[in-house]
Amino acid sequence: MLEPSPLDERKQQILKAVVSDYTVTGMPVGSQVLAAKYFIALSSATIRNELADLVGTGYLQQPHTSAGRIPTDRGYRYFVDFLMEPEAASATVRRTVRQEFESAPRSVDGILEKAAMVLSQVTENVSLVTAPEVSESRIKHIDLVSLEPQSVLIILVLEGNLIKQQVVHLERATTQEDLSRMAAMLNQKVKGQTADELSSRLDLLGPDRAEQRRIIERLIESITTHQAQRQTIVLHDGVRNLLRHPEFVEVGRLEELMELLEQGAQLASILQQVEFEKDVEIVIGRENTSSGLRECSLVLTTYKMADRIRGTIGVIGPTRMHYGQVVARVRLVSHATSDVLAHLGN
Amino acid sequence: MLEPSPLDERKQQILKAVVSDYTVTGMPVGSQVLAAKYFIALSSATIRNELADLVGTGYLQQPHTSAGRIPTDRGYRYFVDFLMEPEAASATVRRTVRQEFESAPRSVDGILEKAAMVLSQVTENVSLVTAPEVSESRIKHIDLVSLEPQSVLIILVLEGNLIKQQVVHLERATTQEDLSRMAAMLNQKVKGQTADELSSRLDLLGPDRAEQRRIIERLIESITTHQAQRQTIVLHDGVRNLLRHPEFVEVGRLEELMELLEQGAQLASILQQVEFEKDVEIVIGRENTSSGLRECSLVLTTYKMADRIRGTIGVIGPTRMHYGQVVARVRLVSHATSDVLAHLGN
DNA sequence: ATTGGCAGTCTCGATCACCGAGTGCTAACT
DNA sequence: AGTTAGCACTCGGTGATCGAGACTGCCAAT
Repeated sequence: MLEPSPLDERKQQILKAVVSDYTVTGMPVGSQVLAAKYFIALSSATIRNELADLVGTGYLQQPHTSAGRIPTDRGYRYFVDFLMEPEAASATVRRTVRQEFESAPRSVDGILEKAAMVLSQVTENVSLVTAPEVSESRIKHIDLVSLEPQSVLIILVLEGNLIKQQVVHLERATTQEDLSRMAAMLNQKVKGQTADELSSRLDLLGPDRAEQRRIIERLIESITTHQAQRQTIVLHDGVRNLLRHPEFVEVGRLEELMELLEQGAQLASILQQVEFEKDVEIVIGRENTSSGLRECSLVLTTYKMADRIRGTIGVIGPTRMHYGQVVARVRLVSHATSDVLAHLGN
Repeated sequence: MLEPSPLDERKQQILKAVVSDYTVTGMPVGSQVLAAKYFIALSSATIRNELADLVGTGYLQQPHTSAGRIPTDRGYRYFVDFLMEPEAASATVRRTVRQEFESAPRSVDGILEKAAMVLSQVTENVSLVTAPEVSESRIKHIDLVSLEPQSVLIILVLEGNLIKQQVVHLERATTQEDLSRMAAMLNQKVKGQTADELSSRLDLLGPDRAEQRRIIERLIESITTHQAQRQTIVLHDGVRNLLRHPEFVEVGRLEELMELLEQGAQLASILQQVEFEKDVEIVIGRENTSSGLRECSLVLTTYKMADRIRGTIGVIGPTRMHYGQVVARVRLVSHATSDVLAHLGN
């Protein structure tokens, strides 16, 4: 493979034509179809020469000697970086998305589930949605419920009606009355702070009753560590769509992918690396670190819940996907999700 | 197909041998292997005669003329009803289950997720777990959080640390202080009741302040209707296991199944029909009402959370499964789940 | 630089023959 | 009557062969 020499105009057009045609038909593209459908002014022989060059520079490949050309990962990369034309989501799709979100439950979880559902539907791929990063989310309300004498259920209501719960065991028995008092106090002190800020504000609590203070320290410590080590949950939907793609007729490919989807941890770390500033991020084929994604592409972006609180949303599909359309629809659903979340109450 | 004439002892043994061998090898079973492996005293010709009878009565079928026999749905049914021998879960499996549950989070959702995970793992099939029916669950704690002036978040803590949340919109603005007072009152009055009982106890609230009472009515109404229409959530895990079974090499079969799993509603109605009294319920192939399950079997049972509160747990796999083993393991995980839930605090 | 022509390569599908597994049937045997 | 050996027959699976078709790469002409 030679160095990534810059492509002249005609090579770019040919690469673009190959990618476009291949994503639609799924068949390797030959010089004759290219000449007939896209380059009537040129002969197939000329195109053959150009194709040979594109193979030499690593943008295209041939499945076998007497077949047409298909894009390599590098070809797709060049396509999405330089050749892909912006596409707007169709009115039909926009209507679908709007209608689906209208029927969504008024809770963060419900909305995210709906987002995963509708995104997989309109892109015909597997959708991925991470819950928003809560460590930076402001606390609206704390509630303490006594389960057993030494066992307390902590309920945190965060921005956007996000509810986090956890059980903590205390060294000594505490009544519901005590807990309610502590909750009331905590609510006054910590309201509007992020979980991260909690620990640093501990001293603001005042040194009144040492015992109570120790319990509160214990609770806050539990909250912060819990938030920190909490693994990101990745919702997904639409595996059924993937089964319709011809690249998955052999189930071997699917097996690795399903493992990735069902265990989630590895996916979570990938999705967390999506940068908030970027618009839409595309990872193609072997650019993925996971071997299960060797022949898949990711199209990812972020949605916004409150000012600094974001999550990742996107799709995973075969490298041979209609990138322009998928990008447009991922963006559409991301914006719609942000909108709905914004109106959820703060 | 003739009527289901009762099978004599030898026919039963042959049917049993066919099912056993077929579930292991996946290959149609011929008269010669049967004679060699299971019936050394008999000649293959004799077995051929018996096999022909079993085909005639509908317990076996031949994929084609010169192939061995495989069980029909009826054959499997007879097997699980009369021939299947009780199998105990191996020590290894029991240890796996125990260890997995030890690392489970101390919340109902977490435990159920873990149950789904471990069940799919030990049965190598897709696991199904429904959340427990909450309509009969007792309320331990009610919390009201003001989101916006006219918007209230209701948090219900039910038996077993089960947390239900919902947003209600009120006709007039209400402060957090008012809500806290109402919550305190509600907690005194409704503690220990089921959501169903709530509406009938409304009159116990006393006629003190009409306005406040109206709000409370509104809240309770919202709680009860919400609980009633809430669709059962069905967790599943282990689709990756299914891909390893040879019956799913052609993805067409899988597609219908995935649709069923991902939409959930139809599955929920199936799972809700599992009777609590029964031990383990098995539904084989076309006995299923869903066309997507034509070639699958369900092995289902219930787990217990509190006295009357139960959920369904089980697996879905190809009709050709090792029923004895799967039944044992479903039962094992069900009991383990019940145990862990019982120790969760009440 | 482009093009027409042409020989060469490779896949895919159809056809065919063959092997082997397994059956059903009949006649003999206990 | 039930059981068995023997045998002819059926049928799916495998592998080989062959031709058609699709493209290519290369070369010589434009």
